[in-house]
Amino acid sequence: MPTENNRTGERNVAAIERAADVLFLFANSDNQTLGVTEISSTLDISKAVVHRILASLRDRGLVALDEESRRYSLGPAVLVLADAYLDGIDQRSIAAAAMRRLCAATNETVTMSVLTGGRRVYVDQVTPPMEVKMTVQVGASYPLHAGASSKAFLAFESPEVRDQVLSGDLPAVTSETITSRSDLERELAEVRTRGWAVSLGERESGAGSVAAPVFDQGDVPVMVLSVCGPVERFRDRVEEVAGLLLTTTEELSRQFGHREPSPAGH
Amino acid sequence: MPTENNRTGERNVAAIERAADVLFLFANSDNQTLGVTEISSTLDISKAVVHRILASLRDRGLVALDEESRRYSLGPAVLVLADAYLDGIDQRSIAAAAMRRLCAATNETVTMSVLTGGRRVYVDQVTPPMEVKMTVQVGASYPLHAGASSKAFLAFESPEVRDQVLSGDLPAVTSETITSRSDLERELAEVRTRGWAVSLGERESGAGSVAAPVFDQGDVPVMVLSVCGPVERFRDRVEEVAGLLLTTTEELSRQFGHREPSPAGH
DNA sequence: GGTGTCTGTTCCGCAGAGCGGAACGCTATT
DNA sequence: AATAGCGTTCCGCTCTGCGGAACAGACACC
Repeated sequence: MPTENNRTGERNVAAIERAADVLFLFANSDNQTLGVTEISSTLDISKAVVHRILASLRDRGLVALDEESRRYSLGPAVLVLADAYLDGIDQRSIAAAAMRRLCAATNETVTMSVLTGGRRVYVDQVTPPMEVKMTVQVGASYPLHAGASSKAFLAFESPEVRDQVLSGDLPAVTSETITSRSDLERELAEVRTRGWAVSLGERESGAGSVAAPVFDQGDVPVMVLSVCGPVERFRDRVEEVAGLLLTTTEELSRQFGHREPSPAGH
Repeated sequence: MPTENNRTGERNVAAIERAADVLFLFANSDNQTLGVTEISSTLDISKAVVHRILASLRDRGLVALDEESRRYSLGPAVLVLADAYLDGIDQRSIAAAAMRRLCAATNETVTMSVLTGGRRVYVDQVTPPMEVKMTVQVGASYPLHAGASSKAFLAFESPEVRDQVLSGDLPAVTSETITSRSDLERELAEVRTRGWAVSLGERESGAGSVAAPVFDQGDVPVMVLSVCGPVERFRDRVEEVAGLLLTTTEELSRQFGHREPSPAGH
């Protein structure tokens, strides 16, 4: 019996999940191009199968083959999907106005993140008209233990997800990253009671950020908003920014059908 | 014997191509969310299979399920792929400086497009610091018969690809779109001899554009650059802009290893 | 509150798609 | 020449995953 490779317990199609894994290998790998053998050994799939997967993905434009070097890379079709995805997030359009207001009020960059595959992905941002400001990369993904947005997610995630992250590696992304499980647990408890998370350089040196979740009917966050910028502009106004942020996220949560205005009480 | 569904003649994995088709259905469909039955009937795949495909894609975050409505949409993981893809186009970084220079010289938006799945996709753009300027959406895809960039591709594509597009539908995207096969053929011949294409509102009303291909060692374009902006700013300076554009694309072609400086002579 | 008609989901047995070890051409390197 | 690496192809056996049909909810309609 082969080891289970799918996360849900559903009756899935192994070939598709393998193909997806190949695609993500391109995204996660340091190299931009990969060879058949490289993929085969990394994912522990036979070379013949990798080759057939790549042929199929190539057929649909999801990967491209450099005929010269016989090496594979992601194909332009992934852009088409991403474009359609961004069009489809109604959260984005609903929150856009609120994000702009929050940006104007704080004079700092406001970002929106969602969760996928155990990581956090930037989905949108609004930047202030300032010379020095923070800009994130939409589509970039980060682990769940470092940075304000990540901590805001983790604090309000289900205990199972939280345990899984906490029991895994907590690599230091910067010198400020919390790498001890117990320290992070204490921090997350604090985030839960006060409703927002703060990071001063935990994910990116020199970057400060305050983040809070937005809920729908359920009790897990659908997205996290953050206000972020150069760390020196944040030190003295964390509380102030957090207040403005919470006003925004609570209003949005209400719009998405959430009940209790503040997730503080037990 | 079932009808062949893959474009290349390779030994492919049907399940993966079906899964890709499902993903693209989300991108091509007008609705942002799709149901199992809808997908099943559109792609002519049994409901059970569609359901399993969606489960697998969902498992990898490529599609998301709204538990409430039981409808599916694209998932955030596609963003991760797109981000990695954009990182990986070395054409992009190589051409970035040249595009910025061209933008400064013309004071108009400069775009980069590549070809995928019989359509053209915007991959990058540089915009001038002007109040009124054109902005395209990176990731948006367009048919190959309308607009300067599309014509620039089509003119220099292989006769097979060209024939396929020309023998298909040529829908009017705007009132200026060339919809007659013979007119378009004549236009493409002209583009081939002079080396660049022009459009005044053929793809988007009010938008003017001049476009030219960049080649590598081969004889099919690897990408097309365009200079585009409000049509009234273009009417009187098409030739001037085309000259600046060609200088840029020919330089880039040389950088990518192309031989003959001008693809005009036979 | 039946009754009909949509959904999405699950079941299960049979069949053929696709897995994978091995063989095959390549191109470099020595 | 020989070796070692690559990507690609071959082919027989196996077990994945196809699909018709049954099932379970959600609505709508008298």
